[in-house]
Amino acid sequence: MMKKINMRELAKVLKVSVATVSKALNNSHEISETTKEKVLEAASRLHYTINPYASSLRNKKSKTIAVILPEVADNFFSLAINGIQSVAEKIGYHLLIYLSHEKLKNEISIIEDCKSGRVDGVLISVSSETSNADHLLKLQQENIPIVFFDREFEGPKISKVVTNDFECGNIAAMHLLGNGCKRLVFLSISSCLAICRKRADGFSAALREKKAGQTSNIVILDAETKEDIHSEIRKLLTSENRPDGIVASVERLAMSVYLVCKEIDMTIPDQLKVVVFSTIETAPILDPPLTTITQPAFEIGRTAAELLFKKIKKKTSNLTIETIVLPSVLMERRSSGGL
Amino acid sequence: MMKKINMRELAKVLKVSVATVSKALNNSHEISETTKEKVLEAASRLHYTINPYASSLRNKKSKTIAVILPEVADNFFSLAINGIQSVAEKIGYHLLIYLSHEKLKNEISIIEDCKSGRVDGVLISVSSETSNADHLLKLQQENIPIVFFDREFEGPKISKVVTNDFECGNIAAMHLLGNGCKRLVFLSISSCLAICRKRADGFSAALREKKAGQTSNIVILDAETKEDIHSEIRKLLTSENRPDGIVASVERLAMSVYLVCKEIDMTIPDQLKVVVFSTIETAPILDPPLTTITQPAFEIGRTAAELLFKKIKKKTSNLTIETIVLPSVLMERRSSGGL
DNA sequence: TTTATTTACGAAACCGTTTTCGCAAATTAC
DNA sequence: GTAATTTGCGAAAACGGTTTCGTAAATAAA
Repeated sequence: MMKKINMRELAKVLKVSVATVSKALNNSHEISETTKEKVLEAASRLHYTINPYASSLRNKKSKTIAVILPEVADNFFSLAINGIQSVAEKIGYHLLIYLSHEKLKNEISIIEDCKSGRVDGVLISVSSETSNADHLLKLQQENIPIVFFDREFEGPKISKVVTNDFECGNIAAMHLLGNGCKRLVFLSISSCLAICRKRADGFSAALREKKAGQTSNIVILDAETKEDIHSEIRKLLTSENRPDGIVASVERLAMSVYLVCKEIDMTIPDQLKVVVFSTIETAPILDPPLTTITQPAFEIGRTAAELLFKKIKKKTSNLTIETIVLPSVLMERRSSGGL
Repeated sequence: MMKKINMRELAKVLKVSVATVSKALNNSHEISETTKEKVLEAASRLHYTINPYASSLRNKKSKTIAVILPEVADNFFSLAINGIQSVAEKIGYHLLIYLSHEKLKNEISIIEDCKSGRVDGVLISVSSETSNADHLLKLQQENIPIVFFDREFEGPKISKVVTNDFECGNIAAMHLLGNGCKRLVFLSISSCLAICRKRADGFSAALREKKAGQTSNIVILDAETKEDIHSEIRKLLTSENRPDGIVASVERLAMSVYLVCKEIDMTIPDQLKVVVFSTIETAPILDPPLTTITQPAFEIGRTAAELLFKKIKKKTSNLTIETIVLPSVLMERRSSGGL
C-alpha cells in the first residue's frame, strides 16, 4: 500500500518551495535547469503524479472532452471513436464517453453534466429524437465548444463534420434505378434526424429526376426494439406493392433486411436490391455481399476532434462556425444487382 | 455568454454561508427543509452547477472509472462498454475510455495516468502483449481497485469477470471433430494472452482425447497489420497439409479467414469448417452463416462494473479477490458443417 | 564603481468545494 | 425554572495544485 505523495511533500524532500516544484514540472523559464532536473528526478523516484483535478481547479482546463453517441455497438461510431482518440492522445486529452441511447431526454441530461466544467469541449452525434438544439446552444453559450460529427442538427450556429448525405442518397437511388429497380423505398429511422432527411431528400430527388417517383416511398422506422423494426420490414416486404429496391439509412437496418429476406425466401439481389449506409466490415462476406455507402468514419472522428481542439485552443473561436464535408463512397457489391 | 456562477456567489444571493449551501445541496440533515428548498430553487434558477473537480479534490472521489480496451472496433468491446455504461449511469459514474491498441507500452502509460487520482477504479481487458501484471499490481497497491473483464492476466491477485475459455476451446474442437474434421488448427493472436492460451488448451485437450492430435496445430498470428494476418492465413490455407477445420480465437480473424477462402476458392464448410470466438452480429447472414462461440459481452461488462463498484464502495475490499465466470455458448451455423 | 536588469526562487492568494468545529437559539428533560 | 440536548447555521481549515508578486543575488550596462 504505497502512500501517495503530493507536491508539498515532494517540495519538502527537495528543500524547495511548492511554487518551485510546480514551475519546474511545468517547465517554466523561471526555474534553472539544474533545479528542474533535480525536481524531475525526485518526482520520478518517489512516483509523484500530479493531481489533475487540483490542476484543473486552478487553471480551468480539464484536458478532457466528452464524446456523446447515440449508441456504441455500431461500426461507424467505433471507428469514429478511434479517430477521435488518435488526436486526443497526441495532445494528452482524455475521452469521456456518454451514450444517449437515442433519447433526447438522456442527451439533455448529459449536456447538463457537461456544463459543470468537467470537459473542455463536446463532440456529439445527436440522438434520433433530437428535434431542436436548444440544449446544445446553451452549452455553447457557456463557452464550451461543440462540434457535431456525422449526425448534426441543422442550423448555422454549431460547427460540424459531416458527409455528403444528400448526394449519397441520390447516388444510392440512381444506382438502384440504373440496375432496374422500379419500386424503390428509402428506410429511415427518424423524421427529425438531419442525416436521414438529407439522404432521403437526395433519394427523392433522384426519383423525381428519373420520373420514378411514387407516393410515400420514404418509410420511417422509429420503432423502439429490434423486433419491431424486424416486423415492420417484414410487413413492408410482404405487402401488395412490395419494393424491389431498398436504400437503408443506417447500419443497423442491414441486418434486419437480410434476416427478413431469409425468412420469407426473398433473394437478394434478384427480388430485392439493397444499398445500406454503413461502414460494416463484414459487408464483403455477407450473403450476398452488401453494397454500401461507406462513410469515412475514422476521418470524420479525427477531423471533428481536430476542429474541436482548435476551438478549445483559441477561446474566442466559438464564433467562427465551420462545416467540413468528407465524402462517402459507394462500394458496389452484389446486393445491389450490378455485379 | 452566460456567466458561470459558483457556490460563493450562490450563497451571497441567498444571504447564507457557502457551508450552508454545500450542505443543502448534499441534503445534509443539518439543514432545515425550508432552507434546502430555497437553495435548490435558487440553484436551478441561476443555473448553478457544482464543479466536480473541486468536489473530488476535497472528498477524493472522482465519480469516474477508466475502461481500458485493446481496441474499440470490435463488437465484443462495444457490447461490453454498453454493459459497463448501464451500471455506471445508474450511480452517476463517468466513463473514461482508453485504447491500448494492443501495446503493452501504451497500457503501462495509461495505467500510470490512472494513478493520478483521475479515476476511482479501472476495468481492463489487457493487450495481447501484456506478459506481466506488474503495472496493474502497482496500481492496485495505490488503492485503486482493478477488475479484469474478458482478457485477464492470470494470477491470484486481481479480480476478474471472464468466460469459460478452456471449456469453449474444447467444445469448439469437439464440434469440428464431430463434424468430420481431420486436420484442425487453432488460430491464436498472442502467446501471452490468457484467453488465447486457455482456449488453445481446451482445444488441444479435445484433440488429445479424440487422439486427433498432430504436432503444432496452434498457429500464433501476432502480426501487426491486417494484411500480414491475411497473408499468413493464406499461406496456411494453401500449404501442403492444409487444415480442414479452423477455430479462430478472436473476432477479427473471422473476416480474414472468409476473405482468404473467397480468394482461393475454398468453400466453407465443404473444404474448410470454421468456428470463431465472436459476438459479431452479422454471423447469421454471412456467406455461409458463421458458427460462433458467443460470449455474453454485455453481461461481462455489466458484471465487471458491478464488481468494481463494490470494491470502490468498501475501500478495504481490494483484498478479497473474486473470479466470476459467465459461460459462452456455441451458436451452431453452417460454417462448421453441421447444418 | 554604480546602476539597471535579469535570474531563480519563495510567500501567499486563489481555484470551488467539503467538513470540522463552535455557537447561539430552540426544544426537551427534570 | 434550570439543565441538558438538539437544531440550524457560519467561520475557517482543508484538498493539491498554479500564479502573482516580491525580493535577494547574479549579471550586464553605464
